[in-house]
Amino acid sequence: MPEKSELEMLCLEKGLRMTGQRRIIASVISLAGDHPDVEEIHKRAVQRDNGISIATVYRTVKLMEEFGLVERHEFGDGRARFEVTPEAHHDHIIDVETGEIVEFVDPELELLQRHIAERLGYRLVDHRMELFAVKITGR
Amino acid sequence: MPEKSELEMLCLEKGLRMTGQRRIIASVISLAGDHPDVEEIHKRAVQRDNGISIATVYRTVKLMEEFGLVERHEFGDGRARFEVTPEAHHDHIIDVETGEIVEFVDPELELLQRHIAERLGYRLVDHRMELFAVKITGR
DNA sequence: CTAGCTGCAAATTCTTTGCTACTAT
DNA sequence: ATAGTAGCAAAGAATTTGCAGCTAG
Repeated sequence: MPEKSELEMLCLEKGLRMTGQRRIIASVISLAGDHPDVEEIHKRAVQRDNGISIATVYRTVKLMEEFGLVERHEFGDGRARFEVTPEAHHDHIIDVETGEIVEFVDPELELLQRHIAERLGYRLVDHRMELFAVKITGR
Repeated sequence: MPEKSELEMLCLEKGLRMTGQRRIIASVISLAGDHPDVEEIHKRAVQRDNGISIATVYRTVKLMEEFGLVERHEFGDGRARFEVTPEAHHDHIIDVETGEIVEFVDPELELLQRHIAERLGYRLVDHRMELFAVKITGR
């Protein structure tokens, strides 16, 4: 048996029942450097077990999301995209020309968001931010 | 004929053909103080002309969005919500308990976002940010 | 007049779910 | 053992679209 993926171990910690399908799906998400959608996760999973159904992928990512193990993003293209919940929160820049996604953290930004909310009488519980941008070409 | 809504005038400026249905839909969006989704816009439009189909609402908001007259938002509940494109850009705080949406502008935030993008080699073309929060009760 | 719009229903796309057989624990 | 899971196909929800008749300009 191949070694456990990071996400599989997180699932075990939460006491989730680990089926063969879930192991593969967990591994696919763990190894993904990008932010794959369900169809893409399914495509990669099927390469390792051609019997996995897309319904199982949907059920699995939903389950993992409910346990806080993966994060769901909606980048505006209509389908949900996933990544292992990062240790440190980060936001995304989407290159509108290439679709490439860059992650970043900015503590100043996080602080400012909290302040804005407080100024309006709210306590921030979550936020979502995406920057849409184009690469600056060196002239 | 009732007077023209703000959004209807914007449509005319763009040279859009103004049908009865479009006038009503424009007016509904113009007068909405909230951020109605297509179903809600349709519901309000039907009160003034019970023949308007929801397909027309979909087509109309899409058209107006393509002309930059309305803005589409996805607040994470699966359906798109609309508002007349504001003069000055603003972001949203969503009260996760009540669903209430508060608009705000923060120049400092806008600036910071541009800086973050530039720092990573990008030129910001757009952004989306929603703060999810709960009202601070006075103890 | 005629390009463009509308209503209707069928089609798409993404996601969820009922059911029966199967499997992790 | 047995509660939870997988596959399949059908159901849903939001949105789009083909078509034939209607309408703004």
